[in-house]
Amino acid sequence: MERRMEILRAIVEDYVATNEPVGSKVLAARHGLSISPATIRNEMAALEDEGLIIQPHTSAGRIPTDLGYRVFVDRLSTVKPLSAPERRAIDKFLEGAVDLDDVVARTVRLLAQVTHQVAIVQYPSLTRSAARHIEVLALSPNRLMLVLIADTGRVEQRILDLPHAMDESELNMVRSKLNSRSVGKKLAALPDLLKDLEKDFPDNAPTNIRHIVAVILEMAIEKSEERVVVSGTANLARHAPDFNESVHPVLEALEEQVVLLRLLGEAVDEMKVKIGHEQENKKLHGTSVITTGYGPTGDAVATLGIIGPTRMDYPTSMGAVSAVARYVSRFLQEEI
Amino acid sequence: MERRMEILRAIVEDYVATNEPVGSKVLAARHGLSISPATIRNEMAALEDEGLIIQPHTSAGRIPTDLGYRVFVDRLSTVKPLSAPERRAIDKFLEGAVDLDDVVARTVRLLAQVTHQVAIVQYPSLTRSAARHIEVLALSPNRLMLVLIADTGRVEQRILDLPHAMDESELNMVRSKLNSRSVGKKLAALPDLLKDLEKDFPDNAPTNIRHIVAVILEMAIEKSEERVVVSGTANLARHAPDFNESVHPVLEALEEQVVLLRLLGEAVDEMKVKIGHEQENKKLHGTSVITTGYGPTGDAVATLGIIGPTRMDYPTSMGAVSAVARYVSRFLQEEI
DNA sequence: ATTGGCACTTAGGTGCGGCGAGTGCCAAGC
DNA sequence: GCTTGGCACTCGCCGCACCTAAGTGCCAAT
Repeated sequence: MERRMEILRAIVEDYVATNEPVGSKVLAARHGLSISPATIRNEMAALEDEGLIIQPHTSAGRIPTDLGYRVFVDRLSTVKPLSAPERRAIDKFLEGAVDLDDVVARTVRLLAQVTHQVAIVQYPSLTRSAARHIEVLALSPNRLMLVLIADTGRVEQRILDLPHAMDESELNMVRSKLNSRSVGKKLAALPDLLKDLEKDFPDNAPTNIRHIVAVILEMAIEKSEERVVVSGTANLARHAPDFNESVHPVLEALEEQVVLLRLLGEAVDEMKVKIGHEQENKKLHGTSVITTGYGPTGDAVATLGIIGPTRMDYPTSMGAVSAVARYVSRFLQEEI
Repeated sequence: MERRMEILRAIVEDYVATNEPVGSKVLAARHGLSISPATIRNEMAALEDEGLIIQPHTSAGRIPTDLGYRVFVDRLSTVKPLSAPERRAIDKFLEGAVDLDDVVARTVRLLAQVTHQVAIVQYPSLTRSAARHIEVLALSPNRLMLVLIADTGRVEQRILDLPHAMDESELNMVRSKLNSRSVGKKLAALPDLLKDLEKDFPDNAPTNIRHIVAVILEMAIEKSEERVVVSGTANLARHAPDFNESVHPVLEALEEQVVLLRLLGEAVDEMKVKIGHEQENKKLHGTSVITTGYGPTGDAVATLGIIGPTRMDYPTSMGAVSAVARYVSRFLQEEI
């Protein structure tokens, strides 16, 4: 039984390396297995019965099925660590980043470059962040600009037309009350924290205040778009001879924010691997996704990952995803 | 001579519609040209001598060369206007946008959808904008956050560690002086406007002030990245049977910010068309680019456009690009 | 100048045979 | 009882020959 798993591992590794169905003969030769091709054939037949490998046509070798990759991945005890040059490259890539946009943009390009796959990085989620500051600016007496700054460095802004004009002193009061109630608190708690803010104000102001609070809640919760960036789509091409069937649907899927967000899922710390048909989205049945959470504080405020062909080098890719997540988390903690 | 140009036009239109080399027979039949195939053959031979069309192999019809497309485009007097449903779709697409990020994101998706090509939209350039507000926030006594808001709605922020601690009153003074000098002025003028700001302060502050000014200038000028977003890469696939040669290099090129910015060029009002080999970038020799400027004030603060195969429907695409630029300009003017 | 006719070129499809890779099964061996 | 060598069998793939369809260039006639 253990030997059979060794053979599965060998098949996966060989197939990933060569992109050709692997037969019993080369398997016996290339790997140090001290058994004959005939024995391997018997084991292969068993593996095929179990649904772990399949032969594309009668006169070809075997390739792993999605289930085969799954078993392979589950049996991995360690992911492959990055090489020293790779680690240096990561440092160098991130070190000049000036703000959150920059960090995210660099991270996604970095991840694509290191893994040679398509990289996906989600911005730190607003609802999981805390408020750092809320700024209220008068563009004109009836027009405000609201700026919400989260502790992850993320900044949201909105323009707002007021029903009544507002003078400078009112504005200052609103600003200071907003901040004293919110700063340091989770954005998810804002609805409660700001619920009865208008009570702090004299009778003539509440309409304006209600408008302002509504817009802030909109920014923080309702319309807080979960932003996602993608890079390295060119890598889809690299290993795809058959184009229109395999690459086009994936490109299509990657265009849709909704799909991407579902792909990344809820931000959790552990690394997750979804292989081929394990994914709901039919367009992605030929691909696998590796994701993990990241965040400055240690617990995940967002997710990043890669998507590539099911035939990918899982140990190396998983190592890279995990390493990049660690690096960017640390960087966010120190710098932003 | 005029007839010859008519034939060129017919060849381009037919080839764009069918994606097949067009021969003299179908040309005589399909278009209302009241001349025989033989005559058309003579004219075609002339067009080939002029380098406007070419035959892929001896027994095939003719297809336009880059130069042929160029002549075709230059002879266009009018671009094709959008259909009523298309115009309604644009309105609907843009109307819910809440901030600049949102407008840009929606615009690029809109443009990709309308043209069925790859869309590229540049964020309003900072150096062409004016300052709307500069905010200075204390994160701790030694750590500031600077926020620069441009009149195009664009927001840049930076974290800054101060050499000396700074108290609330100093902070307020810095903020008000920064704003009184900058607001409403072009960001490009900031270096002059803020040059001797430290003179307004008592002797003990200048180091801090110099740091702050330096970071603001960095945001506004030096490191003001020109941001670009891309959408619709899946459309590259749609019409490409030969994949690895034609699509991969384009995807690669689209990954590089530098390439994209060069593609869009300086923001100018007129529409520009670059066809195939007219582009410097070798990876894009199989594609054409249509760009035009846009901006809330009427003069262009940024560029948007599309990139697609040289074999594209130029009149329709040019109409769409121009229309979307007009719509988004108007939207920016009204809303943000 | 235009046109019909005709010989010429070539891409692409089809049918055929041989080759090679790999398998499953069976009988012999440790 | 597991392992192994041998062998017949199955297909996919490649190269070849052949044919057809499409389109051209050129020439002579109008």
